[in-house]
Amino acid sequence: MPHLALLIRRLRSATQLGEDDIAAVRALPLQVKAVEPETPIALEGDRPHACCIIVNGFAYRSKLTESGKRQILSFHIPGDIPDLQSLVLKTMDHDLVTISAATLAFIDHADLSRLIDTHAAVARALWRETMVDAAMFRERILNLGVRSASARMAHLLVELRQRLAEVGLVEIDDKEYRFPITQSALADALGLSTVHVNRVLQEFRSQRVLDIRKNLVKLIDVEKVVAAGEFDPAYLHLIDNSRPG
Amino acid sequence: MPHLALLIRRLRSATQLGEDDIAAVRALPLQVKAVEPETPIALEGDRPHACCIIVNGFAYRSKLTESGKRQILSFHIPGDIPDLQSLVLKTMDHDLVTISAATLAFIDHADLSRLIDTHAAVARALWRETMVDAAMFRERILNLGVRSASARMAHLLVELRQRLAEVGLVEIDDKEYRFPITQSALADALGLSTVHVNRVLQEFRSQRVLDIRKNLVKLIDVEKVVAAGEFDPAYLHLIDNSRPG
DNA sequence: CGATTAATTGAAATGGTTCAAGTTATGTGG
DNA sequence: CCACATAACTTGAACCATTTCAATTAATCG
Repeated sequence: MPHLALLIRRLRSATQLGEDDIAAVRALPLQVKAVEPETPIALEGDRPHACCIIVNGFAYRSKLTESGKRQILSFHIPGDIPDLQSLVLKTMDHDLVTISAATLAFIDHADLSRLIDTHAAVARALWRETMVDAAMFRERILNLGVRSASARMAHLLVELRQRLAEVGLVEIDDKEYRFPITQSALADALGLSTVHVNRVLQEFRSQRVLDIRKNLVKLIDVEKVVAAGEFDPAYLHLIDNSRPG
Repeated sequence: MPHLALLIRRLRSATQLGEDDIAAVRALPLQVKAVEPETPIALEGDRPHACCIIVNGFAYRSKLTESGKRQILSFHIPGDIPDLQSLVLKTMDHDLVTISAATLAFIDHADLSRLIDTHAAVARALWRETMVDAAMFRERILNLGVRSASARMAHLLVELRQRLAEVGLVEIDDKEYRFPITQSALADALGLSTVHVNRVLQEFRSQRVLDIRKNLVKLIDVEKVVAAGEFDPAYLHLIDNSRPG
């Protein structure tokens, strides 16, 4: 599979791209790299000269507090460009790190800039990506601000399944998916302690709602998980632009 | 003062805009409207046909939970385009409401689209706005996920002062600023109960760190507030692009 | 001036944390 | 492939930051 296949698929599903746009994206010079788990792609304060597309594997964005606590801001899956912002904002305001072993494709800022300047539709599509990114952050704020520990966990796990489905990495009504997350990472993403994550998880397990075992997330009773997380995919804006403005 | 003065000031401070770009922005047809406090500008599910620039007054973005709880996602000040996303994502995934009486300038999506298509630098500047927006959401996630009630409050209040200073609405080292926020709104923004906001506020007051009274936010001891909120303005990317990429 | 909204208070309850230990996996070098 | 080291997960008990409930007081406004 070509390295940019998932990205292109996502961009096309959301915006109208002409054949020349697609061709220009495909023609981007890539530097492909295989990396270990827990490899920092870019760290807070860095000024990267390239953006990274996740071809294979997973990554997370995180921020550290002065007192050393880590907040995981988002998880990223194949097809994502998690550091697109470095093209425009120059300095990283958070860390980007792989979770699993991963294949990354780097596009030089210069090349990406040129593409954007010459292909307005691509620029628009990438702007849209940034906006969906922001929308997911907003939902995460809602999660942390008003929802209980169990609701947060359920929400996050359904969102991940939804996003994996979007790029075709799970069937849309598959109940389980592979995702290499530890309870401690989950805790840092949900703003909870590992101990509590463990207990919430046990409760879900015993109620036969969901389970996480060895990198395998099982939504045993999808309806219950969706309900527990109050999950409504509207904020992912999956089909938005298919309707006229 | 022209309606777009603050917006243009912000865009220029961050990106290189040519005279023709500025002129094109200034030439945008505006529909200016004065509105009451608590006026919904756009609600979740709406498909607006215009974007709104805050000329005067304040607004907030919020999201409701199924169980009726409100999370305030962000506050907005003059010069902001808080619903820029409606141009690209079409459907609102949250509410946008004025706090105070406000003056709003609406730009039709069609006009804005045309501007973007013809002026790449403006497109880039607006993309940048979206990215800073996302960066502020990330910081809010950090706030809600790892910081204590008092740290959250301090952080939010310093951020607001910083942003007001950025558009020249307060002097950079002014200790106080007008902002019409109730304790209950503050609670919804910070993911706390009103009762607790009240108590945290009293503690700050008695320690002579900060105070909020009648729409006037006083950072009595700015250093202490900054320290309490672990505030580092890097995420606002104020001067980022002045350095070479 | 009465009515509504915002701020304040106290007491009891709780969701989640912390600490400290133990157990189960996972991976690695010999 | 076993033995050991390390990371991940699990458990119990005490604690505490924050919530909830239910009033009361203070502002604001027509």
